[in-house]
Order: sequence, then C-alpha cells, then structure tokens
Amino acid sequence: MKIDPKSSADLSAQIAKSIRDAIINGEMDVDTRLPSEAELSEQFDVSRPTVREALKRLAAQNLIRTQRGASGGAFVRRLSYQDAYANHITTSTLLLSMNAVDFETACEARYALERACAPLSAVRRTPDHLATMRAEIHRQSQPGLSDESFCDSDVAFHRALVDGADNPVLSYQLAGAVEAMQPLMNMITFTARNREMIVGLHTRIADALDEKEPALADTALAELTAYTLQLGEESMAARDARAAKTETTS
Amino acid sequence: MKIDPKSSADLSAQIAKSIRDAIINGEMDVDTRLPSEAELSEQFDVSRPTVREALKRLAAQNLIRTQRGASGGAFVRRLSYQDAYANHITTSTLLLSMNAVDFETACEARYALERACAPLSAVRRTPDHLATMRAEIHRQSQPGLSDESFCDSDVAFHRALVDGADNPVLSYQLAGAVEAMQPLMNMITFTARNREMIVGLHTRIADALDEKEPALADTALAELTAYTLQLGEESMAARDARAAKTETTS
DNA sequence: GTGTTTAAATTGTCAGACATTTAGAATTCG
DNA sequence: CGAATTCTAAATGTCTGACAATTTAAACAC
Repeated sequence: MKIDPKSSADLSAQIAKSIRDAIINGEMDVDTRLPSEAELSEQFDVSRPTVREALKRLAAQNLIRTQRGASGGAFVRRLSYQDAYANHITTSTLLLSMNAVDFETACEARYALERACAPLSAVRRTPDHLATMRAEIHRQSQPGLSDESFCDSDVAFHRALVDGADNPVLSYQLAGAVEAMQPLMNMITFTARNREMIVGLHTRIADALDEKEPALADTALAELTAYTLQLGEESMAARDARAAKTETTS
Repeated sequence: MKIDPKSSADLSAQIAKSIRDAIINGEMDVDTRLPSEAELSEQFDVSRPTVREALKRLAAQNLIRTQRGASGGAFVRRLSYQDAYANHITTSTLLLSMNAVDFETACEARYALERACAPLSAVRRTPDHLATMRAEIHRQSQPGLSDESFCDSDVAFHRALVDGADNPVLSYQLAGAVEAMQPLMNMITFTARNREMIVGLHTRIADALDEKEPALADTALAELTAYTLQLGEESMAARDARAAKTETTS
C-alpha cells in the first residue's frame, strides 16, 4: 500500500487512491487505525498538508472517520446503510438533473423497480409498513396539501412499499430511483382530480399488500405507472406551450 | 452560500457542505468557476489549506474539477454516468462486504431487479446486446475457464441484459446490484454440471429476448434465481462444514 | 502581422508553528 | 490503599508564509 510511482496526478489523489484500494481490498478491517498523519507523510515522503488532503478525500467518501486527541487518528469506517443511502440519493438526484434525464425515462425506471419489489412486499410487509402506507394515503387526501407535500407523501408511501420487501439491498438500490425522481415529480401540478386518481391507486396497492395479493398490487402499480407517465406528458406539454407563448410574445 | 455559523464541526467540512449545497441546489451550473482558493479563504475567513481540504472533499465526490494555471481554478463538474457508475459499484460492494449481507439477500435483490428489466429488454434490446450475450454464453462454455472468469462473464452477460432495456437510469441502479454481487458469487465453486445448467438458462434467456418473449425470459430468470440461491446454500453449507471440521481438528 | 518572451494568476506542495482535544500516566489527598 | 485531580504526550485542526509548476494572456520584438 505504501508504493507511489512517479505519476503526473496530484499527490493527494494518489495517496487517497492507495489507501482507498487497501480498504476496498479488505486489507484493513473496520475500525483499524491508520498511521498518524506524521507517519503517513514520512511513508509517502510528502508533507502533512498533502496527507491531510488525501485523508479528507477519504472522509468525504465515508471511508474513514477521524478522532482527535491521544490515541486518536483516522480509522476505517463501517459504511452504514444510512450514509450510503444519503450518498446514493444525492448522487442519483444530481445525475438526473445534470444529465437532463427526461421524466419518462426516470419514471419508467422507478416503477419497473418498484414492481420488482411488490411481490416480495406482498408477502413480507409488516403491519407497520401497512400503517405507514395508510397514513400517507390519508395525508394525500387532505384538501389543502401543497404539491410539494403531496410529492413528499408520495415518496414516503413508496418507500414503505419498498421497505416492506424486507431486503435492505433492494431498499438501498431503490432509494436512489424513488427519491431522485422527486424533483421531476415536483414539476407537476396536481389537480384535485389527479390526486383522487392517485390516492385511489395507492389504496388499491395498499389493499393488495394487505391481502397478500401480488398480482393485484402489480396491476395497480402498472396503472399508476401509466397514469404518472400521462401526467408527466401533460405537464411537459403545458410547459412547452407556455414557453412557446413567451417566445412569441417577447 | 458564504455563511458559516459557529459550529463544532471541522471548518473544511462546513465549507465543503456549504459549497456542495450550492451545487446541489442548482445555484451553480455545470462548468461554473468557483472563486479562487485565496478568495474563498477570505470569504470564509479561514486559511488556504483549510479551503483546500474542503475542495478536495468535493473533488472526491466528483462535484468539482480543478485546473492549474492562469484562469484555472475549481469548476463545477458534470457528473457523468461513468463516474457515478464506478462510485456506485464500489459503494455497493463495500456496503455488502462491511455489513456482512448474506448471499440470499443480495441474490434476491439482484434477480428481482433484473426481472424488472427483462420485459423492457425483450422489446428494446439491439442486435449488439444479443451478440454480447451470445458471446458471453460461448465464453462460459469454455472448459478451462476459472471460476473467477466465469463470474466475470456472468456479470457481463447480465449487464448486457440490463443495458438492453435502454434506460440509463435503470442501468445505473442495476449496476450496483449486479456488480456488487460478484465478490459473493466468487465464493462459489462451480462444477461442470453447475455451469452447464447456468449456460442452459442463459441460452433460454437470450433466446427469449431474441424472440421478444418477455414471459419466457421471466420464467428462465426465475429458474436461474432459484438455481443460484440453491448453489449459494450448498456452498455456504460446504463452507460451514469445513469450518466445523477445522474446529474439531484443532 | 506573426512569433517569442515575459508576466501574472492559480493550483500544488512544503516547512514550521501553534491551538485544541483526548487518553493515559503521574501525583496528590482522604 | 483508593479515588480524584493534575500533568503530559500524542494526535488532529488550523494558520502563516513561502516556493514550485502550470497555464493564459499580454507585451514585445522582428
């Protein structure tokens, strides 16, 4: 792990990569203490600020944590689901926004993945999951709810659906798709009629899971997919129309 | 974005968070140039090394790139699919290994997600995707192939299946599940009989996609799921037996 | 005008110092 | 002897100032 050939890249990047590889290859277990900054700077033959930059890179990836004081230092960190979730969601969101992924693509991906979860969720969901889904359905039925809050609740509903599958790996992968969709969903203005339709489908999904009927859940999810896609298309069309109007007026 | 209240956290972490938030909230477009390190250190009222540590954190997350020289500096970076892929895969792999996710859970997640892709792939796959799948099937049939190479080829086959759905968001999310499974798959020793069975199922999947038959693909994938789970159980049992034997002998 | 040189701006790196935090050893007191 | 306190050393966090390397653009010479 100590080697570091003559390369044109930043020293701090090289050092970070070297340590990162060691961690990823399992050469350092969780909670193993790295050498101190002074020792690392000697091993790699660089200054302490350079070592520190490397360590900050690793800290930004949640690979290490640092502790001050005697017997402090940098320790290999257990990557928690929570940290990974948060990271995955922001990355997915950025990926969608920076690469101008269209609504249709993101929507298709999200519901395809959810439909993969539904059969498992129908079998394994706990009363807690059902209660969460019912509560969110109730919240979505409130008249004064803002579009943004409606979307929040929508995400919470679907999170409960996914978590009901009782598979953390699935939940982790899905979180990126479900939550990253929110900014795109937020661009939609939901009419009362739209909401009624969605709440109806949500209810059918919850009922299906309640009765452990995977097929019914799948059908309702398929309809929800189609309906959401349609809403998205209408919203995009309306936005384009507004844009065209602005262009002619200006 | 410039504010920075009295907090106990590291200054570099606070500064990184401040800039990161600005980028994520879309306040800075792609390729926008950040203030120079000297300017940032003045704005945040900290020293340049501290600013640099913050920037290295952002660089580690692929949020910025830096350029030396006059009119150089730090620029907001477009998060490419490629970068996100690589990041997602290493994170997923670490998550599985550090949290001792069992084979069954990971396997279930992987195939559930793949089955979500299959119907789309059956409709959209190009000849290229089919060719890749056929080529990997051929490779998997080679007698002298090591277990590791067999797994590599397996991943490549399934990647082609997923990519055939022609949805980059889906491919991105799936990459984490498919590739992160590889270390777990590598723990399995494949007999000639096992490989024959898997190659047969792969062939059925490829045929189904070739003929645009989503239902057939789904059936074959379901069987592959069951078979892989069975292989995993056998391997784990064999491993446990070895461990027990070692314990008694010692 | 064109090619060369020079200057300036900016990141990359280094050295040394001090501040802050923390664990553990040393010390003191009951 | 035991417990509370103090001291010390190790480690990270931060600052200052400097120099190196790189790149752009302006200045200059021809």
